Amino acid sequence: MAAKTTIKVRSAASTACCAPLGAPDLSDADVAMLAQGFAALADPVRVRLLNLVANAPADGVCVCDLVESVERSQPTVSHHLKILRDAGLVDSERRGTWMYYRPDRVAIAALRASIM
Amino acid sequence: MAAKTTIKVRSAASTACCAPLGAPDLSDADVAMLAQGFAALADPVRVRLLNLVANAPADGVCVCDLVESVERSQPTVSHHLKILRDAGLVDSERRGTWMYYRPDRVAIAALRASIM
DNA sequence: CCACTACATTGACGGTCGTCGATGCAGACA
DNA sequence: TGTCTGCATCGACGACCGTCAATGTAGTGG
Repeated sequence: MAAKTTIKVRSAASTACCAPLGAPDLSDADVAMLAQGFAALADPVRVRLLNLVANAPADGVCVCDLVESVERSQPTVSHHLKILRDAGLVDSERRGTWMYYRPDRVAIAALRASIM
Repeated sequence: MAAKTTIKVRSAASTACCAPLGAPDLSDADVAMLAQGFAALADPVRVRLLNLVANAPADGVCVCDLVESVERSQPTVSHHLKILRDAGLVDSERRGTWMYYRPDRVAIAALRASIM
């Protein structure tokens, strides 16, 4: 069965374009999780928010200060903070009347490490 | 000027919620550029594509192989590749009939470094 | 109990995104 | 020149996203 079997993969012109691209080293779940993490940073307001939270004093930042800094309405800032929190990039803690946000440096480092 | 100046920022209840959040260390242009970079990775298909391109042989991957791997139509894959290319994360080069895509490892490293 | 503050949630609106079929275009080969 | 292949672009459609006003909720203090 040597010659003339003419398997003819990729039916194409001179030769194949390249090797068949070995197995994917990331599962679909991994890819989806990474995409969600990056999507959390795909908006200028959220990049700014994470930067402010990451550079804040260790006890956290309250929402009112963030609202002033990013110049968006308070509901909009709350919405963006929720997205960052759902992505695991920040933590929130209630102290009295105020909510304090702090970076989750482990999750942030994990996202950074995922960019191969 | 020591005691009793009672600046009373933030008119509020017991004390102020926190310090006034020093100057932003990222310009608006920086923030916008980072958001665009992350937006390029905010879709599972593009995360998969970049992963495939990054783990490919040094001479690049052709689009036809990528189409098979991500199970999307060829126009859709071209669309996503254009976004990755516009973000500077991949380079493309024509060789004969085929277009070969390769990772831009410098830009990828820069994006990774921006995650503080 | 009531008024006030800080923040979250809801609902709606306009804009952007992901997707695909149809089409265009360039290179390879006869 | 004509035809075929690989890839990009166009046009359209449904879904999602960012934004804000209005409203809800929890904590504080009188």
